[in-house]
Order: sequence, then structure tokens, then C-alpha cells
Amino acid sequence: MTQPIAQALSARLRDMILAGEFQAGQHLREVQLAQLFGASRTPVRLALAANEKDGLLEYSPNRGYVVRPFAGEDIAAAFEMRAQIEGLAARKAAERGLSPEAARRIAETIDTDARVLSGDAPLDDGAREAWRANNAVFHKTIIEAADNRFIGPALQTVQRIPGVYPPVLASYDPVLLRKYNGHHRRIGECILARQGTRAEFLMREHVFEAGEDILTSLHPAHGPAQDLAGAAE
Amino acid sequence: MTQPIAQALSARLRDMILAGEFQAGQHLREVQLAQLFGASRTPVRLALAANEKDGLLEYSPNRGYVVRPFAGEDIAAAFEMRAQIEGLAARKAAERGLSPEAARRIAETIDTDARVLSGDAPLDDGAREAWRANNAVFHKTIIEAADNRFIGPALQTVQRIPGVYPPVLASYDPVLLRKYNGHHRRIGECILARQGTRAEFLMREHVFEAGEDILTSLHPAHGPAQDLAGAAE
DNA sequence: ATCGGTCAGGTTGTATGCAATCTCATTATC
DNA sequence: GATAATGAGATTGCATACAACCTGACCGAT
Repeated sequence: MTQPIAQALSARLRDMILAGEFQAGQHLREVQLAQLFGASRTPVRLALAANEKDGLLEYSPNRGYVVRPFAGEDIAAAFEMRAQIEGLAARKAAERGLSPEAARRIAETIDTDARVLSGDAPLDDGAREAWRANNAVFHKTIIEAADNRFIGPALQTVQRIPGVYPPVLASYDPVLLRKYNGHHRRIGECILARQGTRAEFLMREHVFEAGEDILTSLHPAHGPAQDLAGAAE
Repeated sequence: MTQPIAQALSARLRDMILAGEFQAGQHLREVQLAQLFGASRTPVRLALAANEKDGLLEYSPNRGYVVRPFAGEDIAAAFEMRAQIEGLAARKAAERGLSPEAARRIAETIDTDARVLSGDAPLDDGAREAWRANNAVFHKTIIEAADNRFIGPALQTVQRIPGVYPPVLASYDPVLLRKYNGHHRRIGECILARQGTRAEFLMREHVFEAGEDILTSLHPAHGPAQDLAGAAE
């Protein structure tokens, strides 16, 4: 990453941006951030550059950094990329095969989620956190099994989008989560059966649907059709 | 990007790394680079951080930056990602449709390439440069037509790989280029016909084959099979 | 002889000063 | 009255000084 203090500042700044603590287009001044963080301009400058590279800020020479705006189409575009890249990960994981340990971890997340979601009551905080953690492990295990150095970083830049930040979002609808649990189960089965093509497209559709659901929850008025779906083929 | 001088240094450093002017694993010292570039440590530090973000350097706190090694599997992994992402671009371009201007540009690159490659003689420098430029326009036009903010940057990080740098490579084999020209023609036809699925997979295969050809030219001994193809499905 | 400690040199990390550039309000000109 | 020029304040860009840390050699103890 970057340097000790600069590294921490970069992460703090990133989280602030993702949490929506700045307005889109806002000019982030170095001295202002330095005072806020209790540091000098040097590490702040590095943190700004790092977040610009991550696509969260825009830079103009001699003018500094402004917060990059994210519209609905940008969120849809990010999920399109996620679907495509995680589809690759699922296919490669199926082609290469899972280690016994990876297979065990994936099965465990699926079974645990099914158990957590078995009741009809809305999820309490513990259940939500359990689901969030299991979801992360499921996707992370497949990405690691794909064994492609470029997948992880590419996914990070497309997952860290203001407005889709898990702490902000938190639309833990049990109906949706049960649907996702079913997706996970089928994807896991395909990977174990070494069916790469099915795994790829089920994963693609899984991520795409999750994106649709999030866009729907963000714009309750109109459905996700005009945001995510392009022209018909 | 970054600051005036730092921006230039970042590009110079990147080109030096891509051109293979440093050994893999080499420790890049700030003062040394500063003297080489005739600047102070401040912009050099920004250039190092930028190239680390681009995946060309590795950073350890209080130890600085070392040149990241790239093995054959890394090149194969990069082409896998390129194939997947450019496949998305081709599909989206087909779904959204091309502007008349974009359609014209694509047709022109295909026809010009076909003319340049019509002879049997090996290509001279002008022909090579023409093909390189046309190839860039073809891919760039499709990527722009896909209209997804995340595609361009993701492709850059996966295209800028030491050892696959065009000036270094320069394996302009007319037989291969004619094959690629045929790929381009079919991909262009699919996009114009709004056949997104065919466009996606033809593009994926096009990039994949190009990767195979490059790996073959890099390791003439063994074929690309063990590098690019994973386990059978 | 081997292992651990200590210190000097070198490298990175941060702070700060100065120069260059931009912003924007005020003024001058048409 | 509208537009262009000007200048002060603010902000970024770069250089450099100092502090923190790491590396490796030397030395002493076991």
C-alpha cells in the first residue's frame, strides 16, 4: 500500500468517502484534511493520490482533488463488471478444482446461512453479521481458488462504490437472502462438479441480480430495468 | 492523474519498468531515482506509489518499493482478464449499438488492415505501425461504445505488463495478423447485428488466442497449453 | 564457534518552507 | 453596462530538513 501514517489516512479517507461524508464534487483541500487527521500535508497528499487511483476522487493539475460523483448508471456499470469478473473467478475455480479446505469452507457458509435464514422473523444484528461474513467468505474463497492475481484488485475497485457501502446499505431482506443462499448452493455445486460454464453464468446472474436488488432498494420508485438492462439483443 | 512533474515521472518510471530496464525484485531507491530523473524525492515518491497501485511495484512499509516479478502464469492470467473484460465490452457495445461514427471507424480499421496485409512480403515499419494503430482504434472504439466507466481503467492495469510491452514484443507475423483481422471482421459484424453473445465470445476467444500466440513467441520451446489452459472441464 | 546485542550507515517517513499556479473580487476600459 | 485586466489571497507543487526505522557488521557472552 503506502506508508504507515499515509496508509492509515488513505483508508480513513476512503471510508469517509464511501460512507458519503463528502458531497459529490466537493473540493478536498490538503490543509483542511491535514488538520482533520492531525497530520501534515505530505501523508494527506499520498492518501488523496491513492484514492484518486482507486477511482473515488478526480484530479486536476494545480487544482487538487474533488469527490467523484456516482450516479445510478455508475452503480449498474460497477455491478456489470463485478458480474463479469466474478463469473471468470467461478469458471476458473471450477476448471482448476477446489482444495478440500476451500470446498469445506464454501459448504459451511452455505449451510450456516441456510440455518440462519430458516426462521421467518426478521434478522437480528447477529444474524445479519453472520450472513455478511459468510457471504464474504463464499465469494473470497472462490476468488482465491481461481488463482488469478488480477481478479482480487479488479474486484476491489469495482466493489468500493459510495452508496453501495455495506454499512450504509444494510438491506438485509430475508426473502432476498434466501434467494442468494440458493444461488450460492447451486454455484457451489457447479464448481464442485467442475462445470465451469454453468458456474460462470450462475455467478454472473447472481451478482447481476444482487445489483438489481440494490438499485431497486436505492430507487424504490422505478424498477431496475432502465438502470441495469441495456438494449435488448 | 498526478502532478505535473510527478505525472511525467510516473509515466517515465512505468515505461522503464515495462521496457524491462529493471530486474525483477530490484529495490528502487528514492534518492537514486531522484538523481536519475533530476528531481527531488517528493515527486519520485508519488511516482513510485502510482506504479505500485498499478501493480508494477510491491511496497513494504519502511522498506520501499521493489519491482514486481511477472512469470508466465501472470501473463496468462492477465490475458484471461483481458479476454473476460473485453468480452463484456463487445457484448455491451452490441447491446447498446454503435454510433454511425463508431461503426465507420471500426469498418475502416478492418478494411485498412486487410489492405495492408494483402501482400505476401513481411511487413515494413510503416505497415507495422499502421496495424498497431488500427488495432488500438478497433479495441478502443468497442470499449468506448460499451459505455462502462470501469472497463477502461481495468483494462489498462491488465495490459501494462512487463514482457508484453508492444515495443518489446513486436512479433508482427503476417499470418497471425491476418487471423486477427478475420477475428476483427467477425466481431464487428456481430456487434453491428446486435448479437451480443456472439460478440462477447468471439472477442473473448480473439484476446485469448492473441495471448496464446504471445506466450508461444515468448517460450518457443513448449506450447501455450500448460500456460493458458487450465484443467479441462 | 555460535548466538545475541549494539551501534553506525543508509533508507524511508513526515513536516515544513518557498515557489508557482489558480481563484475571484475589484477596477479599469470600451 | 459589459468585458477584460489586475492583484491579493488561497491552494497546490516541489524541495529539503529532520526523525524513525531498517540493515548489516562488529563485538561480547555463553
